[in-house]
Amino acid sequence: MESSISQTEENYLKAIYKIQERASKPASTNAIAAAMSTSAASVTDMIKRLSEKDLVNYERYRGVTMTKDGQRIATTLIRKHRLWEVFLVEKLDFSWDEVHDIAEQLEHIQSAELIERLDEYLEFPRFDPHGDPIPDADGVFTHRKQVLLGEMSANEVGVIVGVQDHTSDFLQYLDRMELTLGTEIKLLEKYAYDDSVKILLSNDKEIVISKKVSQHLFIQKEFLEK
Amino acid sequence: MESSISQTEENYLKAIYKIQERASKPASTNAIAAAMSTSAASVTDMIKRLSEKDLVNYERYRGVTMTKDGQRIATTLIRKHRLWEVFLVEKLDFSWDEVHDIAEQLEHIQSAELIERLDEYLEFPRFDPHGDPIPDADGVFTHRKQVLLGEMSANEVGVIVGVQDHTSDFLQYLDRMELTLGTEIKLLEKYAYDDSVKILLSNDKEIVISKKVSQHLFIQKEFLEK
DNA sequence: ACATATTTTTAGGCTAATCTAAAAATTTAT
DNA sequence: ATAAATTTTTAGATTAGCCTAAAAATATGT
Ligand SMILES: [Mn+2]
Ligand SMILES: [Mn+2]
Ligand SMILES: [Mn+2]
Ligand SMILES: [Mn+2]
Repeated sequence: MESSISQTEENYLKAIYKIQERASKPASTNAIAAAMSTSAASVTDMIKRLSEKDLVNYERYRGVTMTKDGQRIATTLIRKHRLWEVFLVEKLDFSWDEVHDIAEQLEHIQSAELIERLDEYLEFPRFDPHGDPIPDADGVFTHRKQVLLGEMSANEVGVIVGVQDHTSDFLQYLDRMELTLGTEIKLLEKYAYDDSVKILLSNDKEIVISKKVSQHLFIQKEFLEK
Repeated sequence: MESSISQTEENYLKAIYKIQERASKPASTNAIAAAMSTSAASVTDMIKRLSEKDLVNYERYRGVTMTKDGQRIATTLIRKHRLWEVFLVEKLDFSWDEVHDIAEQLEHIQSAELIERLDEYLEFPRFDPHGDPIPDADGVFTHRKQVLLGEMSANEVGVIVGVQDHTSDFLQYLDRMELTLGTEIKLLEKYAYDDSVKILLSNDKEIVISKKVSQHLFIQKEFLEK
């Protein structure tokens, strides 16, 4: 049995999973094609193959949803991707903007034992270098209460815990601004004119960031107990 | 340029390299087919493609030799394979009989930066867990003076530094006999009847091993200076 | 409601990598 | 030196994954 699954199929499943993650309706052919940078025709082709293997549910013109088996493969892939990213950053000293492409390859290495040992070696990290949760071996994600910086009000404080945009440009911008994960911030003022915001950093510097940036930073609010 | 090379092509190049390594004549179609567990027809096909890309020199019915470019790819692959094996054993605690198949996949990860950082992280190992030399970034192997245990004479002493056979069966046998790399041995007696040999281990145990085993163990002889 | 725009599927083709069977070349043995 | 055995190549198919162009289905706008 086991009808072995190709790297390409794995990548499609991950893409479909991520599309479904936020839109709660079936993933459209076009959405998948965009995510995979391929043609709609190729997607239709692949969907049929995945459907044949019972990894997705497919109805012509109605889009696809994932089966339990398909979801399992997708979350395992995400788990592997994010654990490898932690390895690259923590052990090999790569910076957070350099690891995605390498992890994109490493996630396809086939060995359950390998990934469990890697997890242990990394001391069971719950989040990757971008603040994204690492699912456990059963595919369960740690849920964390977080808001976009853009959604906070004046005088609220919190810690940067994640990014919404994974491009090198954005991550390098954050490095230069010292807005890395773990940084404590206080929102000082919101400017209605262009929705930019002024924030206070723990080193007492005050900086203004654009609306665009504020909508790509996840903050965990800090409360009194702390 | 760069005409990107597939994993399959990489595996062929490595196989051809290893065949050429010991036979100093061109690698035959059949030898390659055996190494790759594929048909001779498929090999002819692939050879033509590799020849087209100037990675091998090919003449119909005359076998193949490797070009500089092909050799470079092969030694880089061997370098990556062996470094990953060191990682798996040293960092993730795999045993030496479990790492080959995983390294067989990891060797295809594309990132020069990754492999140089891995090398550094592992503190520039010169040999892999099986005692095989790890070529440097320029494809140069460390040469070590070694002989097969079967070729030693009575009363000679030495250290086990490598294995000729990489099967799990053999490696597990060595573990059970405490004949792991680094073990000091003294050859006590050779039995002409079946070419088995009696050796003395550093823990003062004396064991007899078969001709087959003695022909698969590399020993670095120890001399007076030590 | 019906014309237009958009999305999705189908049709037909391409390449890489594989296979089996048959033909051709080379090597070995008498 | 010729026949027999072996090796290698060619021929013809297959499958996964991709493409473009055309057709079909669905969604949108007035
Ligand atoms: Mn991938
Ligand atoms: Mn990440
Ligand atoms: Mn390989
Ligand atoms: Mn090895």
